Amino acid sequence: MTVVAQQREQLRSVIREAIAAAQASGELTLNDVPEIGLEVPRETDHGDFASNIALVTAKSAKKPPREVAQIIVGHLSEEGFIEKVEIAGPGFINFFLSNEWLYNTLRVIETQGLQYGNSQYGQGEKILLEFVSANPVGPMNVVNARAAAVGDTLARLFRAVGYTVGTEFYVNDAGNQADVFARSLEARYQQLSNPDYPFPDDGYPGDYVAELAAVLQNEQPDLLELPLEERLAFCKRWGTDQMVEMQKADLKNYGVEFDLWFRERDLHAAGALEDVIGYLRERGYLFEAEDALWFKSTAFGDDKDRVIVKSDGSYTYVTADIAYHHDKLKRGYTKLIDIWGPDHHGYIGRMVAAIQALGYAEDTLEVLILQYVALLRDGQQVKMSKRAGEFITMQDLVDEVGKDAARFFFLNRSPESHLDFDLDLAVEQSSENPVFYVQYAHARIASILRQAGEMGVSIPTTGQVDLGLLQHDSEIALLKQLAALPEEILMAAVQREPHRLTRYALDLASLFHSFYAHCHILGERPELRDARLSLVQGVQTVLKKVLFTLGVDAPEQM
RNA sequence: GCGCCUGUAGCUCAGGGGAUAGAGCAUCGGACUUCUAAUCCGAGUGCCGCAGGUUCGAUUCCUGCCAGGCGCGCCA
Repeated sequence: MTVVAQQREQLRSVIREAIAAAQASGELTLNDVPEIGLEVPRETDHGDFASNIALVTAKSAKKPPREVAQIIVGHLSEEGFIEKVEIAGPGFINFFLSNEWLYNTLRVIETQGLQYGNSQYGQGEKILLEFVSANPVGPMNVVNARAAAVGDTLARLFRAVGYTVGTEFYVNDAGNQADVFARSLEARYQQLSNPDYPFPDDGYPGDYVAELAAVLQNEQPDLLELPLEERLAFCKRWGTDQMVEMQKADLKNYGVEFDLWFRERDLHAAGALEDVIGYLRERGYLFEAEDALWFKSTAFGDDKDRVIVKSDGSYTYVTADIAYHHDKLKRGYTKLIDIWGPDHHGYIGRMVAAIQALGYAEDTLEVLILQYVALLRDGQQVKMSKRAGEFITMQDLVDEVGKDAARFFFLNRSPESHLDFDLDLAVEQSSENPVFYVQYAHARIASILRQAGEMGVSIPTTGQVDLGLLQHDSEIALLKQLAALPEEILMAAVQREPHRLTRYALDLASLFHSFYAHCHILGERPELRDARLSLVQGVQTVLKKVLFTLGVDAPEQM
């Protein structure tokens, strides 16, 4: 249990006893006592913890909230850890506690290190997180970059709260787009020896296809001797493999590594589509109409039924995707989370239907939809056009602003919000740039610890110092923020809201910079100096932990 | 037409059934013989899109409307 949770439980039982005593004395008559809410107020004036119990129970007590609060407070037992109790506003009971629990936070951080903030909340559940899954026919875009940042940090959050997590990138290397890509590549190859060779109307125009063709010619100079069909098959396999390797490298450079790159073609090769069709047929969810085979997804709330096998005998995209999700479930995952772009939201209904048709609960599949990203330069939206070749790829973005800024900016917004990405701000090396602001806090602490070493001051453990010397407002505020980390991590994971963490990091950095301006460390008398060194070390550990979870570097100096 | 997302300070965005709605930027004014001034301190700013409803209490929940973005294929 976390320090905050422990403190909350302790207070809760004191309140519960007070209510019981008040009831016994006849001053309070409640039909039932609800769960006692205790929040950590934003305003320090409102104490360490505040309860709205009097507001909630006022109705059943048939008394005004403030009067209920007065009665409860009157029956609170004397406790050493409670310094002051106030009734405020419409009837809140505010508790001011002694600082001991805050000092204890520092001891816990020291013991747990980078494990601090972790929990066992998700134990027993296996989550499969699928994200990015960009087609292996071209470079990744900025929405892919957003998905990569959000997915990767969610995976780190899930692991932190005890889930078993697998991350996967689904490679659509068997569909129409892969065929178009193969024809494009083949045409570029032909053009190397015959510049007039026609390029397909629907082909991919990017230069990368021609560059790839040159590599291919080097590796396979005799390719044109193969019959057309074999040649295209080779281009498809080899070309998509090349693209996957590029995507892998780009993502690694971005701090994202997947547990598994799942190939659609492997599903086809293993007969998984036929298998899942057979399975759905047995269960009575398929029917034939208009020369095609349909999945009766409307039986599970989808808008319309979906074609599974087209009239020409080929499969649709959804067929392979159903087989893929079936495969995930057969591998023992209890929860599937997919992160998709905004253009796929209409796809949710059919996939959720498919999951149910396969015999799983509706909420087994959860789909997170990201919204679009607009890039701003000089305050103007950067216009992108694939056709005109004006297109900023994920790699362009990372080259321009760096991995840390890119990830932090994407994670700094709630995932379902449209995002304006300010390219000028992202490269700015000042406090205006939030990622620098946070990293600087970490580097500043590293610098203090380095200088302490140079001065011959050894870094103390919490057991060697008098933490009670930490009394300054800025020190108390820092300690409270450190104590809040475990609940922040849990909430960010449970609500799938990684932006809570960037916010937390910014707040912590801000509190540290303020502390730094108000409190000196190395020049102080040894007792105070050591207590502050302990504090600063705790802050550094937590900053490192949060930055790691965001996938952002924690520099020792800047 | 139906569906999803968004609408909060000049700008970019948090928040969320309750206490005086927050942060950064921008604007203005201060602080460096002192551990990194890549920092800190102080000041002003709000029909929380509009209209109803539920509630002791709504910016938050519900309904309708308005505005912006996106989606509704035997494409992926």
